[in-house]
Amino acid sequence: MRTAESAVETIQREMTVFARRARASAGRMHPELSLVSYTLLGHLEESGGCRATDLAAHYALDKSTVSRQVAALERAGLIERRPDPEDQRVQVLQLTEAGQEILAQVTRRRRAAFRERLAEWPEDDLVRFAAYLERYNAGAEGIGAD
Amino acid sequence: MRTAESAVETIQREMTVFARRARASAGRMHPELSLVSYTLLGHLEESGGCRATDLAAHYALDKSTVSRQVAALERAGLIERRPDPEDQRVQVLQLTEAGQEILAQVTRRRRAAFRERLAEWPEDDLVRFAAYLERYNAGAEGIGAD
DNA sequence: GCATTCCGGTTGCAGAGTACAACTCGCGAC
DNA sequence: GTCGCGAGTTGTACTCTGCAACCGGAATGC
Repeated sequence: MRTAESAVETIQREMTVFARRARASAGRMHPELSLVSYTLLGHLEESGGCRATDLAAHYALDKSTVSRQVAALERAGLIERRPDPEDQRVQVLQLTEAGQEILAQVTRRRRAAFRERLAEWPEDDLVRFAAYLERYNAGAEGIGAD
Repeated sequence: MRTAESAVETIQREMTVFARRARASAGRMHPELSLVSYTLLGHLEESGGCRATDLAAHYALDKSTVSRQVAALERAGLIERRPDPEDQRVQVLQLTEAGQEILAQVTRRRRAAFRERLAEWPEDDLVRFAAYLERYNAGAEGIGAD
């Protein structure tokens, strides 16, 4: 299985390169929203509001980290915390209008960048690549990426 | 081009998921070698020795960052710098014995994790997936990952 | 041959992201 | 009520990172 071996090597290496680059360049492309903030906002939108603890669990982050991120996002007016009537310890986090707007805007820009980068690719390859990535990430659920 | 459109969407989303996860779990899997160090060592092995500037270019890092990482790796005895006889400004970086060993060891562990994750994949798919990733990252050379 | 500019690398500085530990406050079980 | 647990905050420390200023060698101009 020589070929499969080296393909696994390559996948591993290239995924890592990508991850490193993503981190390095995230701040440059959307100065107003780091990769972390972006994904947190994204999760809030997707979930329609959740607790800080949920975010921490979902992204395998320490709760203190989330706490600070959330504080920053609130300071920036992108999210708001509202007390949970059922449990006074809990803060339900939700996107503000501004948060939704910024998120949509960054999403648009990211999408444009991706599309441009993939412009030359034949459709068949795009479809297959997308399928591979989905499959890969589905297998990685909760394991961590490297 | 409906299909290509949505494939691009998927690629974007899945790559982001991956990047986020990589970040979250980076430090946890190989305590003795950070993700950064690991990738730098990997590149040194693969290239058979190169300059700090090459590393910076390949990973879209600032040269100062690489400089510090390299210093740390040298302090740890994992790499050595030797002057380039052709150009006295240049330091050719190379793995030491110890560096090769550590790298091999970490690679084994990572590979086991990856292989497990990719175990069900037919060889053809592995090879194609690897090729797509390489192609994607090649196109991103210096642009940034998102 | 000298000056200017370019390039590889280092260092000082600042900022983001992160974890861990210690803490507060509210909830629930006993 | 008391005790333990869970949500969240804060203090501290560390790593990774970029930018800017710098040094010294190389290349190019004249």
